[in-house]
Amino acid sequence: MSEARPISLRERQKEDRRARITAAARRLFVEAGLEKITIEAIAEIAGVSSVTVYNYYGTKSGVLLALVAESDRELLGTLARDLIGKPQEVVDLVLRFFEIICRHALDHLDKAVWRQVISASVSGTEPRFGKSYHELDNRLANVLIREVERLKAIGKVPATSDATHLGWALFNLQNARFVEFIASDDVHPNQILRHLRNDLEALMPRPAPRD
Amino acid sequence: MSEARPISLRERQKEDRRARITAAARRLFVEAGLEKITIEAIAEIAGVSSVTVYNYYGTKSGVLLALVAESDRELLGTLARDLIGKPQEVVDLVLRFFEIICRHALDHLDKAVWRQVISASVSGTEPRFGKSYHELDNRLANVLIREVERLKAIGKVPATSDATHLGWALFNLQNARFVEFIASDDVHPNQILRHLRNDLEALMPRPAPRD
DNA sequence: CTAAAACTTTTAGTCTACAAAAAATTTTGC
DNA sequence: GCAAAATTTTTTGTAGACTAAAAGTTTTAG
Repeated sequence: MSEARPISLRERQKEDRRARITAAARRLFVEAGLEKITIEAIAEIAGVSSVTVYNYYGTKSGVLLALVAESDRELLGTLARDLIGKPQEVVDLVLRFFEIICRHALDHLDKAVWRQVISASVSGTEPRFGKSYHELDNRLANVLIREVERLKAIGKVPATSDATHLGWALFNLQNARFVEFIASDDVHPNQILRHLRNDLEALMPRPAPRD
Repeated sequence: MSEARPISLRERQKEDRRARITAAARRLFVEAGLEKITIEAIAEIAGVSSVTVYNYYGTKSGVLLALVAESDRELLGTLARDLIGKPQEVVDLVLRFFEIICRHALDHLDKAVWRQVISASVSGTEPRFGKSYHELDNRLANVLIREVERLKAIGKVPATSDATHLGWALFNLQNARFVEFIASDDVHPNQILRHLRNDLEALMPRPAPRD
């Protein structure tokens, strides 16, 4: 077969093991929730020793972080495809942004698992975790900020508002609602979407439209 | 001595132990951070057995929750004293609210400990924790909402904005910044206060004042 | 083909949260 | 005072995260 690549067998095996570990972890986490799952169990399903899992990911949270990072790349792609350039109003922009993120989150992991993600991102126990998660937040916020800039250019945002500041404020706002969404299994996406719409309309009362 | 109270000796002893446990926990948590401290250590300093700590508070997070609940009551009092009725502008209201909360937080616990609090409140591992913390949030948000209502009554809030929705949005906004404040030991209160001011001014550009 | 390098696995062990039950102590109602 | 009730402590034990080091295996360079 055509393998004249500079990728050694060793590297490929490592990739393979990594993939097997994250796949096993995703499956088990979603099936039973992070705390119910032991590293041993992940290792067994992945077909490696538990020590290998530790060598690769350091801690259980480390494995979780890898899952989040994976789903991340995809989310940015989805946003580029389904959001960028489309909305023509600020409220609409934030609502769509939020909707895409919620849908994406549930597609990839469980609410119970996301709770652990958010929890770990702020706990400070795993400094690497917090840092990585924060970087994701930055990338997401930047998507929103650039869209706000676009809307400002076409006059949909008051000239007196700084686009970056507004972008961050809107990001934080929707993020608060995202956490609320994740926090309870009983909250329905539409319900929370309404909350967010209420937030936005209370903060930015739309000027009376003229026919 | 004048003790014709219905309070039995037993109850008082229990109160005493409780107080000793929370005091020991506060001291140790602030000294070394939640994860470094074992229940044994708390029990030893409090002069009880570790099993008693479990009987009283269930888990280590349970002890933490008790600390938060304590500081809570005080915070509501402080808000009533130093905030309610004072600010005459929305931006000012939120900024003061935020400042009081930040100061109060640092007066009582460490950033590292607050990280654990926030982390536990969302992790879902200790359902009681999440619920209690959420109730505090509600009480705090209500303070803000009532102040927004007051400002609306004197025309400082557009009549088209719903006071409850606006209050919640503002609360969520400042809470996001609070989490950011807590998340890193390097963030200075004034720095984060500036961020929050930027948020507010971008969202609610003040109408040109007339002389 | 072989020796060295690079990994992984095995093994053995530490630490801490948390549980359950037996034992000891203390308070209280009388 | 004393028996009963309540509660704490002691004891014993489990489980799982995480670590260090020895042993074994596989890849790779020459």
